[in-house]
Amino acid sequence: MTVRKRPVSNLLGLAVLGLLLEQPMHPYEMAATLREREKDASFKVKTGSLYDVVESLVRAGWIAEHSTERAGRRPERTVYAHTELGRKEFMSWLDELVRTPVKEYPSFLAAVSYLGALGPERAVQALGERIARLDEQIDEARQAQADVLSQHTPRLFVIELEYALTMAEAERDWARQIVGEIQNGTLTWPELITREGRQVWTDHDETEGQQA
Amino acid sequence: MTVRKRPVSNLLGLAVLGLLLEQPMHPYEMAATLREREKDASFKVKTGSLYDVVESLVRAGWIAEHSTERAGRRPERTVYAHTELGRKEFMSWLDELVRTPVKEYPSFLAAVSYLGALGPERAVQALGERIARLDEQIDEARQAQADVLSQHTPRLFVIELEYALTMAEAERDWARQIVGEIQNGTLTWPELITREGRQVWTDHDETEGQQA
DNA sequence: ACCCATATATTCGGAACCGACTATCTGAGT
DNA sequence: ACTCAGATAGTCGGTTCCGAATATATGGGT
Repeated sequence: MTVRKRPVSNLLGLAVLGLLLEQPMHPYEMAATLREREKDASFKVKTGSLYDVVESLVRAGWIAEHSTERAGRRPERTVYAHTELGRKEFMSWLDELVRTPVKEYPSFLAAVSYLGALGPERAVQALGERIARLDEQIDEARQAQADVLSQHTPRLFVIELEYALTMAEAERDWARQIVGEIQNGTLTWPELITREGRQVWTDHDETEGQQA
Repeated sequence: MTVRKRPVSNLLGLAVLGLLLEQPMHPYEMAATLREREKDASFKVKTGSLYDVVESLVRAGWIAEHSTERAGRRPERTVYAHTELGRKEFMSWLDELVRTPVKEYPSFLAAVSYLGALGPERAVQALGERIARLDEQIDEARQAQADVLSQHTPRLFVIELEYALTMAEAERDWARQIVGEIQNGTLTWPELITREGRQVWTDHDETEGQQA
């Protein structure tokens, strides 16, 4: 069973398919609808990409041109609809995305990988600011969530907001913990010494070890 | 104070700078070193991108050609070193990455945004499998971490593994909670009805509301 | 009447990204 | 001696991605 690569990798394609499953639409309306529903927090909605993605979905036969209309002398609009294949592929794509964890490379992971280079004081400073900003964003997100729910939107339709909140809180809590550990000396900076023209780090309880 | 856009957006550039701060290197050695140190879990190390990134760092004046050597008849190697500007920019880039949360678009967030489309049974199935896979990956990561630490590597140098572990656990726990809520009826699927040719969802305690 | 900010709707060129390829060298195993 | 997998080192071309530009319509304010 070769897992034939998906013809569209951009996740925006999933959103497009999801929308067309409800009703035919032209690209601009897709973008507008995604923004209305706050799905632009989950999908990177860039007009440039949107038209490219729609084109490749057409090439793949997952969606098809439904009609073209023109209102006044504005640019012509092409309305698309999903195909039967598209409906099936949407389900299987979605299923796979939920089932299979994918290795991703968030920028904070990269940054933390070099946290040592900042030195303890500057690391505490920077992490402190991140924590403050995350706190703000968490408050705002909670507010936005409450607003949506108060308008009778079923919780299931905004469940991703709960996920995003949970993850933001986890990150904030981790950062707080690290700040604590730096301050109380649980997480220490190895002494930097230079030997033979290259940098080598010593651990205080180290006798002869060294890292490449 | 205009925040002049950084000339290199690829985070691999941060890793390159970090390595060159230690000693001059040629690109292939950078990739090898990053893999040895398990930093390829934090940075997407693709040879193609690596050479592009190095080139743009040179254009930006953050690194510079140091020398070129040739061993036998193998392709010539170009060794690079950081510049003084590069050292400063590395620090400020790193500082900013730690300080400032960036909106990112992980694929699971996208998937969860359409969780409703799977229906309750299939959602539980798929989430269940994700949980199992995350459990495996968490075990492996913990093992890898223990291995590195047992070799006298200072904890600070692999602190990103702790971050990654924390986040993976948070995701797994959230998924577990959602599975629980679906199963005990706390998280429900609104009934789907069709009106006027488009799909409309009704909430069971809803009297006249409807969602666009 | 007129202005212009915002909404409507899409196109395009250049940058970024990366899979696949080239080519040589080394060393373990037979 | 010979082979072949894996390491060494880098190039190249085709997508993919997206910022910026284009062009028209609408509506609120003076």
